[in-house]
Amino acid sequence: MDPLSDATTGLLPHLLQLRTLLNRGQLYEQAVQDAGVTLDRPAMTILVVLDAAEHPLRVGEIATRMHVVGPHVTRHLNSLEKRALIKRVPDPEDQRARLIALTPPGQRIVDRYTTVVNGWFTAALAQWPHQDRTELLRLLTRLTRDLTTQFDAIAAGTIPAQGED
Amino acid sequence: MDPLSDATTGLLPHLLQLRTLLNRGQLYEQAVQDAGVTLDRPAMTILVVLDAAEHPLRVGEIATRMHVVGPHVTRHLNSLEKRALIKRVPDPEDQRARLIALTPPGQRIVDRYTTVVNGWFTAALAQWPHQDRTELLRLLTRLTRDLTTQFDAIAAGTIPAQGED
DNA sequence: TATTGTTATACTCTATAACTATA
DNA sequence: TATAGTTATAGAGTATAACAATA
Repeated sequence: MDPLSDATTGLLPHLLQLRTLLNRGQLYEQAVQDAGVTLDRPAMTILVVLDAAEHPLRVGEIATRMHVVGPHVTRHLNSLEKRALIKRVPDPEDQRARLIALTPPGQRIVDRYTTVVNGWFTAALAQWPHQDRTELLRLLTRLTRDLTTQFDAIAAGTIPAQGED
Repeated sequence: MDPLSDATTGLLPHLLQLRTLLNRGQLYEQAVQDAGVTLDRPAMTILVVLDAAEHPLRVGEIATRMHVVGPHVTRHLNSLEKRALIKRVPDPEDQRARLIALTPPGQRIVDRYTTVVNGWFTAALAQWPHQDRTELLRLLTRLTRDLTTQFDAIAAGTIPAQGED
């Protein structure tokens, strides 16, 4: 096995485990309970995306960042809006579009949730050397970016099937 | 913000993005198409887990490693067995248990799938310095392990709610 | 009596198709 | 005619509850 594929070959099982780990409903339930909020997971993910962006986003942009499809976002925005956790404001640059903004109550809920989850992460990584934590964030940031680029290209059909012809 | 939580605070959005990225059905469909196989995602995940273990596993152990619940595994084992991709052999140490083993056709299907996906990873990481790839695998391995430990403890109620009382 | 696994059922999450309104 | 978003519907994925068999 050549050195280039050597390190990446071991990646798949770990990424799959990470995926299923983060997908555990039980874990999310614990998080929202600790945070003292009531909200389903996709809705909370929308709030986290808005919070991370630090400015209002279009519906389509939220969908893109979540790697899901438009209608899925719309559905959850409806219930989020009913609870006044987000608001839809017209995009001044395009009357078809809406900008989705966190309301103060929405911001509070995200803050409480991320505080709990970040606390878990901090605890899990408490024994790590400082440099490893920094390195992890750097590499994970780049991994996410590069995989997104790669997968977008694959999904768009830009990249022909690997090893086929 | 203290330096300990500094690096971990940025983790959540990236891990969420990684989760949704790996959850994209479209991506999986492309992978199985490139690999020339027909199998749904949870079933393939079972095969990957068996392949990574390199020896037969009990049903419960597969469920644990997938972070899912027993009946979910059973359901997919039934169809996998019908297609002769796995076989159930009695566990000599416990007559209640069954050991799940890959059959040669099952092994071939996993191999074709992992080859395709690993090819994607290799392509996505092609521009990385060798050392970064090695570091990523090391840190990701430890992250997965430590998060699993932490989350298992949380789910079991061993760890009281953070910041609550 | 506790544990391993299975069957049957219900719920959560996400996608596809059809439609409206603005560019 | 193409794009942003919404509504309605269908499907994939996972969990809970009830049960059977062995420890």
